Amino acid sequence: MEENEATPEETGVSAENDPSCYCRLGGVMDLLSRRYAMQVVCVVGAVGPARYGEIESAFGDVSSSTLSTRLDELVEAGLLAREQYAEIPPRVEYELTSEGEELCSRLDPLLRWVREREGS
Amino acid sequence: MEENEATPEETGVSAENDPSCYCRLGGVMDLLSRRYAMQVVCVVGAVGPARYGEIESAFGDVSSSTLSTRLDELVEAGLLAREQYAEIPPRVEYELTSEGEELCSRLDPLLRWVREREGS
DNA sequence: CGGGATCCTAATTGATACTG
DNA sequence: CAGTATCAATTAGGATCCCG
Repeated sequence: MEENEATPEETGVSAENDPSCYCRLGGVMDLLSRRYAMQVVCVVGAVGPARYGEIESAFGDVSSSTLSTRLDELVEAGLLAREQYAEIPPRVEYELTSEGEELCSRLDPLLRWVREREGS
Repeated sequence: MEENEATPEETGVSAENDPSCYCRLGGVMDLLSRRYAMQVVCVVGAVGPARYGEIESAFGDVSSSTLSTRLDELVEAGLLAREQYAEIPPRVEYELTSEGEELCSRLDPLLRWVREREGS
């Protein structure tokens, strides 16, 4: 009880006295910590319904196996929706689910900041 | 010209026609994609000047080598500042640099959303 | 207390080739 | 086009020990 326990209302947005709430984050953080994952979400968010080839070419260099894995994971996590059209040639489109959009709206400021900071 | 090419001003914040700007992001994204990296930034942001032990205990399970590596990387990237006091016992404090605070302000909504989504 | 050094294993990524 | 399968290599993460 010797701590400075200001009420949550007083500490405001940037300081809670339970920092561990940021740490024990499981599945989604692990997913987002994989290569290209955050970028894929934002690219699909920016393009709208995006075909595999579009996504691939947005990243100059990514192996198809890696990108394919990432897309599968995001679909399975309920963040992307995959629609396959029975056409010749085959067409597949990915788009954000509503949860994916929620995520994207939080990722977007981050990626933009990173981009400006890196200069490219 | 058959595309619906609204002007960038009209498409607004969520859709640019250059999605590749999200993809070719280098160093910092690689750093943030490592385990606990984003969480560390937010924990330090939440705690303020944070000692190694505080950070460590916020994550129930993390090996000291991993956390130590992550802290070093964040310091080297200019996102955290490390201050070492020549006392006995030794004391070290980490805090966000101004760039780190910028980052934290963008990470915070993300982590909070993840936390609510996961339920814990 | 706050790590660094070392070693080792698990996990992730990429290259390549091939398919519906 | 939109991937999958397989394999190899890298890398990251964790355990352990120890030091200032």
